[in-house]
Amino acid sequence: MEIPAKYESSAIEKKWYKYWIEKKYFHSEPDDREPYVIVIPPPNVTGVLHMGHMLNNTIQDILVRRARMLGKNAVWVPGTDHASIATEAKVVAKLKNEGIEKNTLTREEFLKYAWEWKEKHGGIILQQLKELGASCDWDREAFTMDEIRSGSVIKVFVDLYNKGLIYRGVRMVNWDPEAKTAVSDEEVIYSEENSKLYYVKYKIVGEDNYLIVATTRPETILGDVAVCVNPNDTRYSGLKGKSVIVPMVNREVPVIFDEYVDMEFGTGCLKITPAHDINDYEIGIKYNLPVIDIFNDDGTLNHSAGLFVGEDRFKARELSVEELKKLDLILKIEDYQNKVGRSERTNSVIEPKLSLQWFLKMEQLSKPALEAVENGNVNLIPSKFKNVYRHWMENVRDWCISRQLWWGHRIPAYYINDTNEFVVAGTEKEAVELAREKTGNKNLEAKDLYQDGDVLDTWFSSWLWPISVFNGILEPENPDFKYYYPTNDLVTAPEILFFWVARMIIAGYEYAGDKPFSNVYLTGIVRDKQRRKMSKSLGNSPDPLDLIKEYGADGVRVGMLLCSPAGGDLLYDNSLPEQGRNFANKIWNAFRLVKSWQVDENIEQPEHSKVAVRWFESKLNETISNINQQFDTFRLSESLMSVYKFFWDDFSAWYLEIIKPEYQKPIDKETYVRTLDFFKKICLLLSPFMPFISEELWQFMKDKNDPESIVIAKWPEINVVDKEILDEFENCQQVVANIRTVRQEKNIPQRDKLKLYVIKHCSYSSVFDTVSIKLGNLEEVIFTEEKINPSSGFLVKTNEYFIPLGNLINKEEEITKLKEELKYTEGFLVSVMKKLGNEKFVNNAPVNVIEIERKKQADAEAKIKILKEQIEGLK
RNA sequence: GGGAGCUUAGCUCAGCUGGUUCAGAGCACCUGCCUUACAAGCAGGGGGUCAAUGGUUCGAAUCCAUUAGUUCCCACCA
Repeated sequence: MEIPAKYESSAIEKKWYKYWIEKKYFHSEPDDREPYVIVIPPPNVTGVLHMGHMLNNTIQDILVRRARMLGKNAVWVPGTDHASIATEAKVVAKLKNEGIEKNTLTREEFLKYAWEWKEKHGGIILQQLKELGASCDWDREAFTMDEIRSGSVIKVFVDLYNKGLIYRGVRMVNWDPEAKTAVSDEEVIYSEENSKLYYVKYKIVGEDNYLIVATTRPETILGDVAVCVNPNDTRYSGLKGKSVIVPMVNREVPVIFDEYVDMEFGTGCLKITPAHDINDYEIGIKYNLPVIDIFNDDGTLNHSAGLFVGEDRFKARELSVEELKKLDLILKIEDYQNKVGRSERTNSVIEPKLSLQWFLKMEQLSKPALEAVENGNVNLIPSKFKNVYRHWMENVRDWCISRQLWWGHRIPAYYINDTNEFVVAGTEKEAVELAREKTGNKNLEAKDLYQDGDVLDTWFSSWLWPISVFNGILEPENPDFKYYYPTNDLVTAPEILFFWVARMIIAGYEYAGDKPFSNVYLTGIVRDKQRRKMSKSLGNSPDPLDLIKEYGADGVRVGMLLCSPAGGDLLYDNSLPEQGRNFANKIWNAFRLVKSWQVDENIEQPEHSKVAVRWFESKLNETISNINQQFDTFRLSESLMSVYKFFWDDFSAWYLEIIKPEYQKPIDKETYVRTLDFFKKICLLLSPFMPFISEELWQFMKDKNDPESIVIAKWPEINVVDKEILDEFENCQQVVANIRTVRQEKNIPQRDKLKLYVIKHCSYSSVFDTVSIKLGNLEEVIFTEEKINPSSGFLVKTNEYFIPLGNLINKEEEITKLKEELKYTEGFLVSVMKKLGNEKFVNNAPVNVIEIERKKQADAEAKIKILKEQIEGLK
């Protein structure tokens, strides 16, 4: 069979993914085996794959593929999130493009458009995951708004309401005027922005004097109901019982006193606008002040404002400033930096706004979830997130779960005859029953009820995800749920630790009586080389699919993982997938080499191959053991690096070089068989990281006893690790490296054979001499008692090696080299002697440590003696 | 304002229980090679007061304290 010289990724990837799907290798059903479960963090249904997804899903795939190879019944459940606010925003924008305004549509009409959009664009991202090689069980795909998931959400809402944990109340919420909905605290991003601080004059009633108030939001003056100063502030002690005139609207409001006011800030006078500032609101309650809400839901001013009605809030700010200037009520304007909250979804400035919302009481619910992470039942990786988690959970606030949107799970509360009386029920029928009970009116019909117009926060469905994907809410006794829950590992970004992870743990204990997962692997954020977050708006994010096309899925996977430890940011650069692609090509070429060999059953296995096989077997086992350990501690980058170095250095640069037959000569059967076996085992180790190329090679190499696909092959077992042979081989590697250096320094071509003389001073195993002969291209290795002069010499441990080179040797150079080494060794000996001469050290240090030092001393002394002799000999 | 973390080679990071894994890896860099698997490669090489200071200890990159720089989380002072 013809094997191409370069690894062609695209065709191979398509071929094997199709094959895996046809063979249903990724599908799982409950059986006797131990389950291994990952649920995907569901991407937005209308989203497209970005670099963060790539990293995240590569990690999940690596974990699930290895678990599958370990013989576990592994399942990775895929799905998408309806992402109510993000999706609704997209649909609104799309309709607007087509000249349709949302507010001209009925709810039903809008939802029809939204579902159409979902059907058309939904799941693109899941298709893209397939290109990455994601081994999800596609038969189990779930959507947060499909029947089972919706039913689960409603059931849970009703249950929490009946438990008294959900309540409806007027609260100051974060209002997104663009999306016209409340958003949760977690969805508000604060950042420093440049603004102005306006010093505004408020006339004191009955005095010809002004009180100066500093504000960043002059437009809210229209909603002022008081001015507040600190009671300890001597500047204002004369103002007791006075009132001031609110500028522009000329409303008379009281001056009140509260220690909340910071005397240092601005003028020490704070204007109170309860409707538009959370702190003002609380002060308003405390002093029983009225609330004047001057904004409409879209951020324009309403009639309560009195002025600038219908203008946008920012326009109103400008107009207010103009007006104040005209009235000569502005003392000064300063540049000022303050923190401005913006909506995560729409980026519009959040408006604190009073509104009637639904809340979930969190304090009681979150207790077991806090406990679980504290006691290690749920393990956060890296563990530094434990602190962050604890801090949040201990200060958790009630969760505002209602959103003024249409796309989502509609709140199952039904108002009776448009009153504020309501019942909460899973279905309309039940609602009618309850309403009849509640009102005593047996004639109540469905038409007398009106369902709450709000939908639930997206996270109110995703917090159930690990349970609901197995239908564990609606049918807690079903075999899937009983078998797969709790899941094992969750892989996600630290940004959603509170949004999602914490709440899933809460829901797990409340609705499944157990944690939702054992380990949470928190990935880093993918950034560019300047450490900027990759984002569409910055245009610094490459398209993952282009990368896959260019570097191959395996190459990209390797690139993503090579330097991204858990919790550490990934500084992306094209050199990463390049390195991955180069690695794939390296593997491919090693394979081409092995595949090109002709086997001759009649030739004996050469000595160098025999020892190479012995060494490599131990090296392989040692490596597997390391990799297992790294997997167990979630050091995935390190485990990949272990495989990488093992393949590149140990296998390609050493093992294959040793056993490689001369050009166009055949190889003996024993070595060939062993080599194929090694190569197959390496493919197994590579398979979780690089599923495509490892499958391709597996198909070439497998024999009739092997599984038909590497996907279902077993992870290699560890056999003996012969420490001694590993050690001896390292000496051999040093000998070879020294020979190579001599060749390079003296310009001796590789094809010229050299003689190597050895004087043994310490343990010397000659089993690897054949290896030195082959790789160093030596004529022979000769043991001697006499130093060889003139020659180029080197030491490995305390054994002396000489390569006689006649007139190529420059005595002075050799002496200088030796003297340098002598000097270093003497210095080293001094430091060791100092330690050993220290009584306290000898008395306190453990025996083995002292022994090590004595060994160092002996070695150094021996080395010094040899070096001195060599220098003498040369003179 | 409250809290947590980080600082080791040019870059990204390991270094887990203080002592043989103790100063490491990959990439980048430098030198020499188109040597019949691979230039997407091979061989060789240089490079770090382990942020600073002090302490504990026979012994500190590692433990403690202080300082500096830096990142993140929480709270949201108009």
